[in-house]
Order: sequence, then structure tokens, then C-alpha cells
Amino acid sequence: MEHFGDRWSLLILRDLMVRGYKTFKEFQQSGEGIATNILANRLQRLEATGIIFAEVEATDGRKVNYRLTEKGIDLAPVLLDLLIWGARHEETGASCTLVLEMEKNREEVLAETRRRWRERDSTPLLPSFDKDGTGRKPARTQRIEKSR
Amino acid sequence: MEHFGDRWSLLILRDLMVRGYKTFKEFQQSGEGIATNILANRLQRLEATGIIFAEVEATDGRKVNYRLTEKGIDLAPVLLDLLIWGARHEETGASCTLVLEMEKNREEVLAETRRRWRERDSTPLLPSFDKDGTGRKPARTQRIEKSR
DNA sequence: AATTTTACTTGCGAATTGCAAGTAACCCTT
DNA sequence: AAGGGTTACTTGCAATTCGCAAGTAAAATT
Repeated sequence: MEHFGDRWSLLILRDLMVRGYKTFKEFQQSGEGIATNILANRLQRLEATGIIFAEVEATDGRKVNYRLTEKGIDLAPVLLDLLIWGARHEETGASCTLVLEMEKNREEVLAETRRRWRERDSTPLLPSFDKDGTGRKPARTQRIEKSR
Repeated sequence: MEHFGDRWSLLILRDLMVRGYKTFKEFQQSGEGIATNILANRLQRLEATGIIFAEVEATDGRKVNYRLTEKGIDLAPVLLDLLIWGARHEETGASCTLVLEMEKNREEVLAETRRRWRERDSTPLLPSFDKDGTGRKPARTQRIEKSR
């Protein structure tokens, strides 16, 4: 529990899980403006506690991709519940209705999230975080809903 | 999400929800040793964001009981998932097996937790936190399990 | 009336954080 | 193959926050 007792660790995990961020630069530019020394420190700590791990990208030796370990993937329920709570009680801009839809399909969404992280598919969980205009679908959540 | 971005807020909420703590003094003596000025500040912040509220005890004008609002009660799933994650991946002393039992009865445990908080019954959710020797049962979790 | 209990403040040194700048390795272009 | 750009950090310092010890005020107990 003490791993999340700071301003940034939870936000980094959210970016990792919900948005599809992987690299130092992506986290750094993630809106809230984390200082680079703090970001480096938090990534180290999360790695030291076995929640994430770093791997150098094969095609580009500069880039380090941060990914969730199994221990990190197991935090998915926590993050999802936080997302749901935020959607219900805070104004999170858009995507409230989508998140609250997810609540009904909690187990399916979690299974899909876990599956995607295991096979290193880091498509954003929420479409509002897919701002690059590629139009990728955000996790097939609608499809999941219908397939019950 | 930024409400929990510090070392103590989550711990206070855990004490409030899982242990049955209500008063300033209980939080202060809660093991980890929070400074009184920080505790006062965090209680104020949690109250300002509508997660808890303070009420003076009727029978003793000195005591202030901190209680969860509906918004705070809605954080129960997050805390439960954190508890489960901790039981699985960290050494939490005792009660690991009990917490992992709760995972199977997630909905029942949550319903019971919400019910108890609504009617202001602050019996500790976990027996390891009932150290006063009164021998009160810790939330009837066994009973819940059998009543499926 | 005096002491104790409870819930806080206040002041100050210590630790943490944020900001700006710098560095090193790697890639890409010419 | 040399220069410039990109990525992932580190370093130094100022500003904020935190932690500790002590103090205060109101209510209860003796």
C-alpha cells in the first residue's frame, strides 16, 4: 500500500493501464507535468517493487518500454474501481458513461485487460485517451457487452 | 484521483473502512505514526472533498467521529481490491487467507460493508485489527460465505 | 478547582519536490 | 562519417512539504 503513497505512482499506473503509455516521454508529456527526475525515480521504484519492468525496444535502442508485470497486471481491478468511482463522483470530462458501462461488465473488462497486457497489446482502454487520430477501437468494449 | 496522491490519505481511509477507527486519537495511534498536524490536514482535505464528514459525539463533546459519506462508502471496492492485491503480493502478516476468501464473495462483502457503514456500525472488517480483546466477530464473513 | 483527555495549532529543522540545465547513448540525414 | 535531433535520464538549487516537539483550548473526570 505504501507503494502508492505519493502523488505520481498511481497516475503513472493509470497511464500505463488505461491510456496505453509505455515510454518515458509519453509519461512526461502526460498532461499533469511530472518533473523528469521524479518520473525517473518513480519508474525505478515501481520496477524495484516488481510492478513494472523496463525493456529496451528492439528496433530503437533509445526507447525504453515500461510494461506491467503479473503483479502489476493484478492491480487492474483497483484501477478499474478507481476509474468507476471517479466517473461517478468527479467530473472526468468525457467517457463517464463508457466507464459506468464497464462497471456492468466488470469481469469481462478485467479479463480482456489482463489478456491484452499479457500479450503486450497496449491499446488505450478508454477512447478519450486515444488522441492520435488513428481511429483504433478502444478495447472492443461494446463488443464485449454484446457477447455475454 | 489526486485526493489519494499522498502518503496518508489512503491509510486513513483503510483505517476508517477496514479497522473500525473513527476518532483523531485512533488514527494517530494507528501504528505507522502520522504527525498530528498532517493528520488534521488530511482529515480536513478528505472532508473538503466530501469523502468523510465529522460529527461531535453526543455523549462526549470532546470526541469527533469521522465517518464516510456515500461518496466515501463508494470507495469500498477500491479498498477491498487493494486489500486483496496486498494479500496476494505482499506479506500482510496474518489474514491473507481471510482476505483471499473475501475475493470469492466480493459482492457479498461489499454489500455488507456498505450496509454497515450506512447504519454506522464500525466493527472492523478484519479480525487482525480487532486487538482490544472484546472478541467481537469481524463482520460475519464466514456467515456470509455459507449463506450463498 | 485541579487534572486529564481529546482535538487540534504553531514553529522550526529536515526531507522531498519541482524546475532548469546538462549529459550520454542512440538514430537519422546528408 | 559528421552533424543534428531524439530519448532517457542526472545534477544542482530553490521552493514546498513533512515530521517532530511543544503548546492551546474546550470538554470531561476526579
